[in-house]
Amino acid sequence: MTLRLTARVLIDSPLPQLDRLFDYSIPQPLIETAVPGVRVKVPLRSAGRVADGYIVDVTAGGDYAGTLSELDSVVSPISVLTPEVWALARRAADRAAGTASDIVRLAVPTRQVRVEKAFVHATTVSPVAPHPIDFYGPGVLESAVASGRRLAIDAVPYLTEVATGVWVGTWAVTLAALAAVTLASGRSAILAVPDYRDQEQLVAALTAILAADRVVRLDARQSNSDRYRGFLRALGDTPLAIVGNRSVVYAPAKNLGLIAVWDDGDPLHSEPLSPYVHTRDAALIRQELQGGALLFMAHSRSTDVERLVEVGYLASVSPKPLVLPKVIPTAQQVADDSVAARARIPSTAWREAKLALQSGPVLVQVARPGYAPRLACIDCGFTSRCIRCEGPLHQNTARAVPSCSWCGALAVGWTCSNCTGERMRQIGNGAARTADELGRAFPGIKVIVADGERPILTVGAEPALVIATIGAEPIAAGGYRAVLLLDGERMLARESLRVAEDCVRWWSNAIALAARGAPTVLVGVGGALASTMATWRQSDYARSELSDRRRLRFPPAVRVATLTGAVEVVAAAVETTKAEPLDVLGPVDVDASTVRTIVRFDYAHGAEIAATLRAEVIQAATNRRKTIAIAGKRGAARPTLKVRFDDIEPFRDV
DNA sequence: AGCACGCCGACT
DNA sequence: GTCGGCGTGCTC
Repeated sequence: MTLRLTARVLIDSPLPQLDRLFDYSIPQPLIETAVPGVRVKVPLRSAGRVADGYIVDVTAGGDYAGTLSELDSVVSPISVLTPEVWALARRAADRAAGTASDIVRLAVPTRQVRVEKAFVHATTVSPVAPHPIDFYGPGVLESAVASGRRLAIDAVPYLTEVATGVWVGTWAVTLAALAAVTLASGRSAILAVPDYRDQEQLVAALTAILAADRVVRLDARQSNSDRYRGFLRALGDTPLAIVGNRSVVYAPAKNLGLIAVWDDGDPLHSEPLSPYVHTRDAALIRQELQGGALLFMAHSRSTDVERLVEVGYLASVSPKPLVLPKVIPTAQQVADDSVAARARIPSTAWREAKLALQSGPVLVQVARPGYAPRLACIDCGFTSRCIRCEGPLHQNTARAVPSCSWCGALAVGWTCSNCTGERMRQIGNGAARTADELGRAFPGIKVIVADGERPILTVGAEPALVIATIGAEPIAAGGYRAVLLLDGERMLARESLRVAEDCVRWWSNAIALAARGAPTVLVGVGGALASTMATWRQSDYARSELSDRRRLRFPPAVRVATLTGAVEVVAAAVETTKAEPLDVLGPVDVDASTVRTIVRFDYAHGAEIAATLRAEVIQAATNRRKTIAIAGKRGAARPTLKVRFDDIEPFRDV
């Protein structure tokens, strides 16, 4: 018997030059267990050196001319890398000029032997009753999911109380009901949300509709064992609703009927690890490969989704009839009441808040946490900076010693770097200062502060002033009786390509926490943004924003790739890439030995440019010769070329 | 990344 | 005559 089977193995390594399949012969004792998807250990380059990897295919022949090494061992009999996820990882990595194993590392949690041994797949599962979906016309979303359509859905902007008595955004109920429809048809649903607050709402909505054995969480915050247990459940045959943050798009669902992404404009959907694949892009690829329905749902439309709508890839769906929150834009005006004036609240907002506080909680959204986000010298007015690192100073509470926003050092013995002043003045209002001032303006009312450091998920229905920073707004039982968006002007003053888009998203998400019919006062914002909010037409705004970006050739109207590395490595990569039509921006210096160049091109050329750049990355990683000459005698630095696609960070200052 | 292969200076 | 230095290249 000389029937030798060959295992094609993906090596678990971030090295671009190892990002291809290696063939190994399967020794007789491993014939049974060496199947596609299992983790294996393989010899690499020399005996004794073993690498981890995954079998992605088992074939009779093989195209490798040399003699094959044998698999060292099969780590676990479970096929953790499914064919669907492997295909997705390959495609996503190729599109981003990255390595597939970097994606697989996000997709497959580390093995937990104890969890694996203790794990048994459920033999019986709870039935799923489809849940009716309101607001979008009878059967509209249900049939879209059943027929595997791709949609951009405007969410319903208020809260709903689910059967368990928990208040959640209506969006969560809609998504949960769509998951139930999918599960009832015998397929799984993947639901990706940006943060844990969203995840809590969605899980609450899901568990109110589905039995607990039909819902799985899969996210980075879980302990390794919890994550691996959830992963093994997702790997089973039972149709499940799989909920998590960005990496959940890589969950091992075999029979996938739905991928839904909530609030794709939230930057938390952008993967910070190489190859930096956005949830939205991973979802798009996966749906293309594996079928099923694809939904992007949000209160405000991202320019990225708007582009997909305009090219006809996604169909736009809104609630029917339209649900319009009551939004009142007001210019920044001095209030007639002096206490309110000190609390920098316009009279309209003051009146609405006062009235609303008679019946329930009022949300006040502010831009910055802490007390004073900035300090300045009393004598010369210069911004106060850290005496150690020149970082800006801020103050967390009214009486706190100012500290550095960069290095954290307390500003003890501070003197002004411009004059010789020794005293500082507080500039601007953080959440804590706003809370102080509003507390004085509304005596007797309970004041609650919610920010990144003191997260509060929910508040009750009783009157209270809830001061929250962006994205940290608690959910109020029954919804807020009024919402004040205080720092609009300051939020818009940030320098970023997406400021306006972000502001619309921040405001929309806060407005959606109001009770039905409760007023929102948007302070200090006028023009197109104010009317967008007042008319609740975020998709119109996204359309005009996208058309501006198209005119300027900014993302997402075009794609960009950021190339970072040594001057000549970057220059060589740009030169090769010029075979495709593109504009070159830069290079600019990042530090003494590193430059950054941005290339800008149309979507149609993305695949070729990614392939070219990937070859350049491998070239740079393999050619050690050049840089050692550059680095001199020490010769430690490697000539790496870093490539990142569709990063808008460099467009911050436009 | 690692690790072996390969072509030039000081050593029993 | 070799031992070993690190530059160079490859990994089934």
